[in-house]
Amino acid sequence: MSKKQKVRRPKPRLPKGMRDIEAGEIRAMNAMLEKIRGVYELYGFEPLETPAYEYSDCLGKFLPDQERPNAGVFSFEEDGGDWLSLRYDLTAPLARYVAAHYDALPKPFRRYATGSVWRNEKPGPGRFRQFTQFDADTVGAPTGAADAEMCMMMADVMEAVGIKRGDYVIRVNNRKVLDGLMETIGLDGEEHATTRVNVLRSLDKMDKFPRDQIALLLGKEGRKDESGDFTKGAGLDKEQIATLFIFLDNGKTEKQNALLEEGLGELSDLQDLVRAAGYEEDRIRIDPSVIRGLEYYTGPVFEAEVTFDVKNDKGQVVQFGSVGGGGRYDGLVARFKGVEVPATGMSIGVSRLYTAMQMLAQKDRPDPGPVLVLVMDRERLADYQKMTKILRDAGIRSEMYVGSSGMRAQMKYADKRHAPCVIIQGSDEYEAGEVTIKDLVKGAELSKEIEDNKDWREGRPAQFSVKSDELVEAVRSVLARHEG
RNA sequence: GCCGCUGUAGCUCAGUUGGUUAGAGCGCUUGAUUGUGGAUCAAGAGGUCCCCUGUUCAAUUCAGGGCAGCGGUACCA
Repeated sequence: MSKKQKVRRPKPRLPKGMRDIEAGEIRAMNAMLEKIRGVYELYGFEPLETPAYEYSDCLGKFLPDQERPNAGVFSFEEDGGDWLSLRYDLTAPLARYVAAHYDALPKPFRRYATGSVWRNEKPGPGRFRQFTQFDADTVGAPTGAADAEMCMMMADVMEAVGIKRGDYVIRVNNRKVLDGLMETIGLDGEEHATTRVNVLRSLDKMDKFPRDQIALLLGKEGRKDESGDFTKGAGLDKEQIATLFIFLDNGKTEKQNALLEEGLGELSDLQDLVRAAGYEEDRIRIDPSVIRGLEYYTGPVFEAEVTFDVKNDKGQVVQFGSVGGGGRYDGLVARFKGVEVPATGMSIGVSRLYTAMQMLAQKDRPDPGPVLVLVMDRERLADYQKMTKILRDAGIRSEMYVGSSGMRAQMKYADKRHAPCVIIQGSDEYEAGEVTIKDLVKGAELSKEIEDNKDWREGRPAQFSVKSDELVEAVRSVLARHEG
């Protein structure tokens, strides 16, 4: 075949920000999801599923806009002209659901939900365009008890998935505290709205950059990053910056402010509640530097963070940051109903939590694959199929080789599948009414000592033969060897 | 979005001072070693040298412009 006649083949590439997830991770992830679900159920939350996409106007303000049509969300237009968007979180669909069924729902309404969400933004290290969230929310509960419960449940989730006490912390703040604090340095009123946002954004980076860099962002100079890109400063003077830092360090300020007092009062009440339930400062901690999303939180906000050292590929210790968070959002359902419906909730970034767990657990050996029945004699496929069926009936995960290659390739296949053992019945065994079971795990250990190929192959290590009707028993004994 | 770096085989990368059949290691497929995972040996598959335009007799190589990937930064419901 000449090169000119070659067809142009598609490249097997993944869309930007997407990834394939393989067997080991899926199993571990499912196990983790079950544990989280268990905690939510224990607290009395009910499952709810909503679709992957919604009408764009129902999801909120992140619509395809004129300047950047695809910023933020993935959207497409229906034949009728309606715009649809893939959900970017699980809270917006909840708000739609609650508004639609408001009269019929018990109030407070408590639900949990999990699934993929999509965000059309630049992927980064450990950040993808499709990822899984696992949320729980309480709608119609204005009390601090609902917020306190969220914090406690978040702590319980961390421990349920195997992160030990002391390896995580739930940090809690209140948006009113931050807003009040800003009033004390003269940033109240509409005319300072932009500055307020910029200040919050700068403070949100406290765990990312050192203090002097934050000061640059807050002040008039601005900050230049490693690549030479420049971020404008928020424009505060030295005194204002000092006041902020003092408060963040000590939780105190000399200046009086009604909103600040209210926020601090709510935090104090929340602390009393969780302490009464036995959650001490090693688990749930008041921290005035917690910021979270700027748009919709109206009261308490909290963040779950892992506190153990996490190392990157190069072995450097990196800030892993938050694996979940939440807060009170009293305005979200109001978009549909016109009246404020108080709500509070939490969201767990499942992939990030999983990654954190992996870091903690180190890598263990791959999950064992199925037992493989080799096809030695093509004429006797039916016999091999029958053996496989017998193993399956006995509850042993197994498969017959369905490829077309020889024994060597079948062994390689078994190896790649992490098969614990293979079943061999060639003509010798068949005539003797026997089957041979080869223990691949043991064989792999022995193979480290191979010196001569001939001896190795003739010696046929780590295998034994039994009568055909003892197959199941023999396989079980091999599997039992390698359990745990 | 902004800044920087990088684009040659599935992966990691050589190489071509511009010239005819573009290479290695690893991986993959098939086979040999009487029916056995490692090792060895043999054969094989796999490339628009990121794309476009320009310069040139000739561009994977030089120039300009794109695009993509990675990293930083911004945004983050």
